[in-house]
Amino acid sequence: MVRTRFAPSPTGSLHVGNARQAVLNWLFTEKEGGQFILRIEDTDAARNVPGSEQQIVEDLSWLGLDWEEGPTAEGIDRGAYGPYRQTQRNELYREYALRLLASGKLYHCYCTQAELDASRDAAIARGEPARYPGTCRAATPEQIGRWEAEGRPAALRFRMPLGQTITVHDIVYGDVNVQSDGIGDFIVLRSDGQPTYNFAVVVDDLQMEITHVIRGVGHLSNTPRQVVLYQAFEAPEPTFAHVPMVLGEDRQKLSKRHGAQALADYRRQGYHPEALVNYLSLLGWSSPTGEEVLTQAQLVEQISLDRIRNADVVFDPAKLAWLSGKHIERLSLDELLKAVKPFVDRDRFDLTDDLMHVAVAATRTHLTKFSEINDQLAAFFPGGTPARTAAPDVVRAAIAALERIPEWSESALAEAIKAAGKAVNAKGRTLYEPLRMALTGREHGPPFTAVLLVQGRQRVLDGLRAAEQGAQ
RNA sequence: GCCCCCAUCGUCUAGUGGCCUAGGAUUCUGCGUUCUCAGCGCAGCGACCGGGGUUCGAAUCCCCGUGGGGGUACCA
Repeated sequence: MVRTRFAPSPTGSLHVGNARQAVLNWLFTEKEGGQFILRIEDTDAARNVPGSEQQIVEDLSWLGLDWEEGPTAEGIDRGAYGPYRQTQRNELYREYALRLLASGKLYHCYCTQAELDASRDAAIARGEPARYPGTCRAATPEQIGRWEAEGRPAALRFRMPLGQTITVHDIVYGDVNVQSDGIGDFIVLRSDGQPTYNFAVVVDDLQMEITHVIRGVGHLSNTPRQVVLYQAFEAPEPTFAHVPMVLGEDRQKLSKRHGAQALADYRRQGYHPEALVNYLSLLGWSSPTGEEVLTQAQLVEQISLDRIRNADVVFDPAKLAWLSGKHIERLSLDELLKAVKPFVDRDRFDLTDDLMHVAVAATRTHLTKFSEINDQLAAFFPGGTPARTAAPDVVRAAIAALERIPEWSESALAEAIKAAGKAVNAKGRTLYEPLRMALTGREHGPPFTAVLLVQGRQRVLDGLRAAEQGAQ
């Protein structure tokens, strides 16, 4: 059984880089028929932002990613491997650490921060790797006794095997080899009893029986430490797949100045969530068929970890917008209306459902995100230049034709306008432009009959008459 | 400092020694279709980081540079 996890820190809304990892994890798990787990890595109290967990849950739900185990929307854990917040798992870390201590894989370290800093600086000055010199590893019982007597707090350090080549087998990056001597003994449990990240993840992934670890490359450099911990526990390593970093347009790490990076921003702007999933999956991965517009179901079917590239990628908002438009286009009219509804500015556009239907149908290929509906609706109504026309004869003919129109329907309107044009020898541009101008004050807009339909008889005739008079 | 990773059009990518005078997508430009806009169709601009090897042959393999990134914490 494939078991994967997404383990964000609760520092606010998911950003697109994180979200991509969630997407890849979910897609892969779904394909394998496995179980996806949500775990909150909240051990850094200083960075935790209140309400983040709720936010993350909402973000994932919006994307349509669900999880078998982990905190739910109600904040309650679901699953048999909990708790799913690291701060609630301290007992477990302690227990696992004790196991390693007992087998001699760990030792107490009494070094102070100042001593650590000094030896580190000295090592760099000598051109050597900046690793722990092993002071306490080699300490005699007498020294240890002295430190204990001084009341120095002790951390637990991992006894790194010497002279070994540690290999991380990674699906995306291949085998990465590192010399154990370059790493040195690292802390596993701090002197205050808190676990360090590298220890906590291993314990968590082990205890939760995670089979595939899919996460950002940022973690690749630390993975050798984790590999060695798995070996110390005499447990099989999970399969690793590190995914390249997502950068801003300037090739710098995504940050505030890159505009929207929070997933919540895209939701608020009304991007199609499936487009986000689609775009995020395309960042570093490509379908074997070469297709790019893919539904969630198609992605699940086609995803494969070994087609993920290992070079960093730049997030391109333009392509996301294009994809969002593509996904919006494939929505049925009813679905689109429903999706667009919350974004409509009711104060400006108080349309009946029927008229909204007409308006949305006429502008669906214009939408790249749902919030743009208001710009589209605006083109149906007066605005811009004041009503007055340069072609009074056309306007007059239109008035005459529309006054006599049997019913205010699309086909009748189309016919009436054409007939009016014929009467004054106008068609195409010379016919529609003056009329559109008179009614909306714009050169461009939706199909003209849709404008007439949406504005309604009264408003159209009033508008045309005003334009005719303005011209005189 | 030391260790690790990366490098094809602006961007996302195809490409695993000959199929590559490097293909697709996006952006941009032009043309066509349409009352206009959007869309759609067609066309165009646009790339193998540099230098050495290996080979009959290299975007593809090796080495060295260069540039970028990550790690090196009692951060995650």
